[in-house]
Amino acid sequence: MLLDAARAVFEREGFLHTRISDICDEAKMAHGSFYTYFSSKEEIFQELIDSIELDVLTPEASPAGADPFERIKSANRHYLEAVRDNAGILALIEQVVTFDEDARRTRDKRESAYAEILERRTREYQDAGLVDPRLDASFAARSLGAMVDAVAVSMFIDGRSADYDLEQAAEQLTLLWTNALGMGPDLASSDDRTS
Amino acid sequence: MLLDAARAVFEREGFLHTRISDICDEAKMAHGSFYTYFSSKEEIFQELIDSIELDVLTPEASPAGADPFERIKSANRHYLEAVRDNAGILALIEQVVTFDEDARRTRDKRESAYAEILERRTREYQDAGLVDPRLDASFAARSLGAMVDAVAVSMFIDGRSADYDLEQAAEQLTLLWTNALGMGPDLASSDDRTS
Amino acid sequence: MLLDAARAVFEREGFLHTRISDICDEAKMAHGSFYTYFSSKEEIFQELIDSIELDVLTPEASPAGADPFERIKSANRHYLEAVRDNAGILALIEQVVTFDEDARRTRDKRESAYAEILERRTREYQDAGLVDPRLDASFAARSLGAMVDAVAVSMFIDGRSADYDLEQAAEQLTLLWTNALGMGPDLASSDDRTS
Amino acid sequence: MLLDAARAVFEREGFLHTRISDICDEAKMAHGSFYTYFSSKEEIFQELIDSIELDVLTPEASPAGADPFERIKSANRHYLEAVRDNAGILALIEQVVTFDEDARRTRDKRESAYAEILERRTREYQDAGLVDPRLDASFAARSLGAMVDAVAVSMFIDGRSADYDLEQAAEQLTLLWTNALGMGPDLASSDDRTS
DNA sequence: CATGAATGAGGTTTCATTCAT
DNA sequence: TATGAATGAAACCTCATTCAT
Repeated sequence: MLLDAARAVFEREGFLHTRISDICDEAKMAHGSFYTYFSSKEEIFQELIDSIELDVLTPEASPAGADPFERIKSANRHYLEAVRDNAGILALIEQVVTFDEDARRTRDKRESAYAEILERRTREYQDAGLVDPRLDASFAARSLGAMVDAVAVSMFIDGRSADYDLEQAAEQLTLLWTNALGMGPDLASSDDRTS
Repeated sequence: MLLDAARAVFEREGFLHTRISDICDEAKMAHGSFYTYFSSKEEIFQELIDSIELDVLTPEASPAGADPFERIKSANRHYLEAVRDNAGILALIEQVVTFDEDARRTRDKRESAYAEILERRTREYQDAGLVDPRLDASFAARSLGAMVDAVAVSMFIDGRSADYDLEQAAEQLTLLWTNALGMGPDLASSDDRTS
Repeated sequence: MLLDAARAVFEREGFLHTRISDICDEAKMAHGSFYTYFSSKEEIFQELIDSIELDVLTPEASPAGADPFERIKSANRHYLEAVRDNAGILALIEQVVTFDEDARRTRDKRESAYAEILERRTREYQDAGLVDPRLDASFAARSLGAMVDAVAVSMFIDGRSADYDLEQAAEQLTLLWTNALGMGPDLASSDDRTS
Repeated sequence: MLLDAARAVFEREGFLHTRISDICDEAKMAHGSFYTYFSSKEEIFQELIDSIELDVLTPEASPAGADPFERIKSANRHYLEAVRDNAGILALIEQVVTFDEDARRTRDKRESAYAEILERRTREYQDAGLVDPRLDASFAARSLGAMVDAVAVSMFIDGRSADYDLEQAAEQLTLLWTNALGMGPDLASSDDRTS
């Protein structure tokens, strides 16, 4: 199938170096047949990410009731895993958004959706008095989300930061995250303090 | 001059859409003259960023003795300003690193240099007992640096987060940063607590 | 067909003056189509001579039993005819071997094969006591073969020696050849001498 | 000096691969200066061979009185040496005559002059009854000259026939030559036979 | 609907040649 | 005369796209 072939070739060669004929070769299809289904490389790429992105980087349903540190850590671990498991397609997206407006909009929309969830949760914590009141919940959520994303990209797409394993990274990121929101010390010592 | 023309056209059109003849047109030169100085679009790009990156994103000499919050905030403001003032070339670099190994190495080298400075400072604070001991100084510094970078890119290159001005962003990022390191509450209330 | 067109244009213009677009024009094909079949002018040239040289300058099956003079003369006549009938392609080859290693190797291989046949026959004659024992059969065969080739080239490719027709040339060359090997007098007068 | 530089570069790179700028670089001259002296690559090549060819392949003054075999052998040895010592420029000429009419005419003129000398000597021998009367002196002289030339080219320009040294080659070629003319057996044994 | 040969626009690259200094 | 940067014609090559079968 063309979409599968496209994904394989795109991930192997990058969007730019992929020729339409490469995709057809991979799919064992005549070159001309491509145009029966898609009208350009951009279009098949768009359909590709539309078909894939659905199940990537959508935050898991929050295990309600869990303690906030574990809940956030779980989300962070999930994010790191998702990036690790989809490194190929995500690298591809990073390439394409640098010159394709449509791809950029698609990515921005997805990021916004994710950021809104983070923002909502953060606001809930803040309303509950658990978050540093000087922080803007929206800005903080987006910034910390961007931090986790940047670390994930660095680890699994750029192949840097090979010194840390995923679990350590999730732990450290969650420490930074909760500390940043002002939840850190409280989480760790709330019981002690009340005592 | 060709480098100036290249920068102008690259920033206007992006690396990919730029033809060598566009650069020559911009420089009011014959197409063939390009090859007197450079042998490919990649090469002129490399020389371009080599000539520019020197004064971008190099952290200012730290105003020693200043209180940590202000020092970090100053660095963050400086970073945001640098990204704002060099948005064009930085967007360009983000594009090129997705398919050009040389450009990627150059960028990685610059990022590493910057990260090492952050790491060193963070370690100093940690050694002074000002930083959450559970944090890995290197990981934390790189993660927070990545956060600031991601926010800067989002604001000035992707053109999102238009809701915040630079000063607010610097303030919020620094709050997140210092909180994340465990310096926030201490800085603000260390005297209060000991009382 | 491209190979036919290439041959026509090469013979008309020479290898160097032939542009790929000339070949396509001759074949009434779009310029880009050339690269569907060949990747360079050198490659189509190589395929051209591979496809043609098979039936040129391969010595005819020796009419065994014939008297040596007639046998050699027949071979020489055949060689002259082959050069005359393939003057265009042979001139082309002479041009290309001066700068293309692959073409040179192909030519050398063909010449070697031909030389070996001459050498074998010469050695047979020498073993039969018909050839001047002071001669090195290999050297003599190659030298005399080169002589015939040089005369053929001179007559039919360089267009010199227009004073002689092919039959006269074959006769004279064979006289020189048989004399040179020391077969001449014997052949002509062996009966006389024994008488 | 430009001619010297041209010769060096031509011999190193071949005529075709030599750029005018290469010659100027070799001569440590500005590219534009070339046109003060020559108007094209062809022209400097023509002047180059005009200046050189004078002393190459002009047969040595015949050591009169010497016995014919030694005289011919001496000429053949001289020819082989000349080709050996001028392999570079001769290879160059072989290349250029395949596409440059002027160069071809120059070469043909030189060859003709040489052939005429051979022809004259041959005719003298024939008039003296030393040469097979069935042979056409002109054709024979040119053919045998071509044979020696072809062997010389093969040995010193194409780099083949590495099995023979120059002296052996001269000896064998002279044997073939004198045999071919019908002088061989007579030379060696004419006195013996008549006795 | 599938095929794949053919197309040709759109770019790159070379280098002989000019010309202002 | 010497210089060498600039020129631009003339080739090369790629690949998205078409279309007759």
